[in-house]
Amino acid sequence: MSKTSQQNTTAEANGISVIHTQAHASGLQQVPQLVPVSPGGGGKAVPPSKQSKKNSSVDRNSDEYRQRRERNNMAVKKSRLKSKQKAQDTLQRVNQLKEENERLEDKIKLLTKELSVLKDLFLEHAHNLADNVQSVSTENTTTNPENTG
Amino acid sequence: MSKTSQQNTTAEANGISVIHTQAHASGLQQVPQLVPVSPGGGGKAVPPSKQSKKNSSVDRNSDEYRQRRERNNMAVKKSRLKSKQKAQDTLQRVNQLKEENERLEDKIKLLTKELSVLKDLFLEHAHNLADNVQSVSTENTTTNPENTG
DNA sequence: TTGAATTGCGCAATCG
DNA sequence: ACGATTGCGCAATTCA
Repeated sequence: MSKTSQQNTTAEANGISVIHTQAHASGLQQVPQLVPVSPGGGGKAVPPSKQSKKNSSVDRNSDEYRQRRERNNMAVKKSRLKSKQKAQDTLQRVNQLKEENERLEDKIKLLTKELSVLKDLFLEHAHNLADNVQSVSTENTTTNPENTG
Repeated sequence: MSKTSQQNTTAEANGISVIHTQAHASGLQQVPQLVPVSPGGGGKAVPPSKQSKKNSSVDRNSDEYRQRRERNNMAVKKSRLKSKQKAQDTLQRVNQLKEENERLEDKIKLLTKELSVLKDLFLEHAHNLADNVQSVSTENTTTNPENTG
């Protein structure tokens, strides 16, 4: 149950902010400065807004950039929280279903037993019934007033 | 797991938020030199543990570093794959349990109906039985409303 | 102590 | 343009 840290990335309320500047030098292609935002050469992927040459990529110093990033970070957090919650719910659902199934199986067991008893009784009395019915149909006296062995 | 992992370090006490300003590969060139891990501008900002005999920097050029990173990246991938798999299995389990649940309910319905039928039969024949028994017992008993004779 | 496994997090691409 | 997802890498921490 990880207890997430209560990082408040609000750029205002807090006073100091330790900036962890890490250069990500991943195994990607080497780009001197600018980064093509729209790969695949979509040709017209850039809206007719701005296409500053020095801004054909993402300006990390831009205020807007930082804002965008922060928003996204929040969205990511939210999404992951949601995802986690869902997973947890699913696990809970499993337990719930397991319990219910157990309950149902018990009920089945009970019903089966009941049925068995009733059937036995039925068979048992079937003899008597047969006898009785036969006697009655022949207008004869019965032969076993009481016999429940 | 589920250990209240908390990175409450010195900074947090004052409400400082640590912002990882990563310069992703997609934007920067490879860092040619040492990059301080936590250059809060001062150098001694947030020591996660304690003790930093070495410089508070990590040599990203080091072969060992890269190897370490790569290994960890693989481990992360593996772990996440596993996690995903597990989640998927859990979902599958839910469906499986739901199916079984339905099956059990059907069975219960069936058994209940069977039981009902049997009980009805029993009641029905109970009258005959009662009649027969009654007739027979009249030879010995005297509990008759209007058959005193 | 070491290495793998987890976990939290940020970035960027992509989706809706 | 914008939030939601998702793949991926980094670093800290936990496990074994």
